[in-house]
Amino acid sequence: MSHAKPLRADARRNRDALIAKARELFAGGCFDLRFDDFAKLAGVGTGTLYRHFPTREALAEAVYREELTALCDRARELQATLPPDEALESFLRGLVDHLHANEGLARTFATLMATRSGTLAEGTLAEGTRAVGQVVADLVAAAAGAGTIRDDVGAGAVMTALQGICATYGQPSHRDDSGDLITLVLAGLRTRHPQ
Amino acid sequence: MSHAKPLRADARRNRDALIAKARELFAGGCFDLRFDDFAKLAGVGTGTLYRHFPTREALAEAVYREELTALCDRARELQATLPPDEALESFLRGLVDHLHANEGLARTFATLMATRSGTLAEGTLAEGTRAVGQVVADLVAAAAGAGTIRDDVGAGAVMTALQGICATYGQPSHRDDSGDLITLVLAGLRTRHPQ
DNA sequence: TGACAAGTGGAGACGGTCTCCATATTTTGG
DNA sequence: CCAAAATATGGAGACCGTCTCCACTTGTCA
Repeated sequence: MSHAKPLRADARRNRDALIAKARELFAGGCFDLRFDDFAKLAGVGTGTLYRHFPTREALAEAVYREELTALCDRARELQATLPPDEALESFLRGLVDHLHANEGLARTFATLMATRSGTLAEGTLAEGTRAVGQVVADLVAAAAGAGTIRDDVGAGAVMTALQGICATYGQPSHRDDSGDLITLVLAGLRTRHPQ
Repeated sequence: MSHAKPLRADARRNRDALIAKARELFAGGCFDLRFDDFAKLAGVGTGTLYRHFPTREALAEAVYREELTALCDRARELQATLPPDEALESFLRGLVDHLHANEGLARTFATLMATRSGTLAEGTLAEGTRAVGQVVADLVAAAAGAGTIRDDVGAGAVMTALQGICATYGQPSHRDDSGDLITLVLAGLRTRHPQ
């Protein structure tokens, strides 16, 4: 599952330089930069950029991979220490806060989720996103198993809500809308099936 | 509010031809067509295309304007004939079905909602989308006023959910995920505020 | 019917994306 | 330690969509 090729020393250095510079730029709000310029600014050639990251999304994924992994680890901890429905609530609220505070992450998450859809093979591109999806699915399944939330809806519904939250990032009322949607989804989940 | 300029006869003809051809192409799944080709295929020059529709989104908006208006009219009818919360439910379920059956509409809706966010002035671009937003806000307000849904969350949360539904269009489980999310949102709305 | 306004079309400028390959660097194994 | 082989580099320039510009056509109005 891990990298099959050990990667040459200079190659690894260049790759790291690209990620570091991209992270810095994203943090500064530069998302719409010319793709080639990521190379220029990192001090490498465009060829090198494209070899390591075939697309803009691949670069963004690499930048946010660790962050997403950390988020997932946090979820596992919550799952081990709280009742399942509270773990889910805590995770979702934390995630939404995190996304709200980090435009780059929100954008990347939205793009990768949308990309993942197509018929594309998607090697490890959506890895980070998929990890979050898996964690959400586990939390939902655990809570459903414990009987604290309804079991007639899939975790996909929650991911769809997250997608909406990421995709509406720019909106003036984004923070409130996001919080409200999470509130509704959680309240809905704690509801018994009707009839 | 309506078109200030009467538009010359041939201009109107060209505009209509562009919309008609674009509608046809969208219906056939051609979304990623070169923008200039919409002109070629409609039998007009690129200049004409750009004069009438400065962007791809403007063209899409024009194509789906009527459809969105019809949707809104339906909502007004529902609002007049059903209890407010049922009107909201019926409208949302109908809308989601409609979106699911119409990729072009879903894509356009997603794009326009996302576009609307920015600091852009957005003349009448997001008109159709805004109309839907208004209708949802009215339905929510009516139901909240009637006391059949909670009144501590804004209509923006519902729009965020819709955005998620549109943005995840390609997903294999899209239909189920969308339906589930609407179920959750509605169930959540019918919940009392906690504490 | 003439003159002015309104609209047209498509060649080509522009700018981002991505490829290609002669050159440079690292690794390997003798 | 030194080839030779393997691996990686970088940046010039091809490619392709987007969009502008303006000489010309079409419609309108008196």
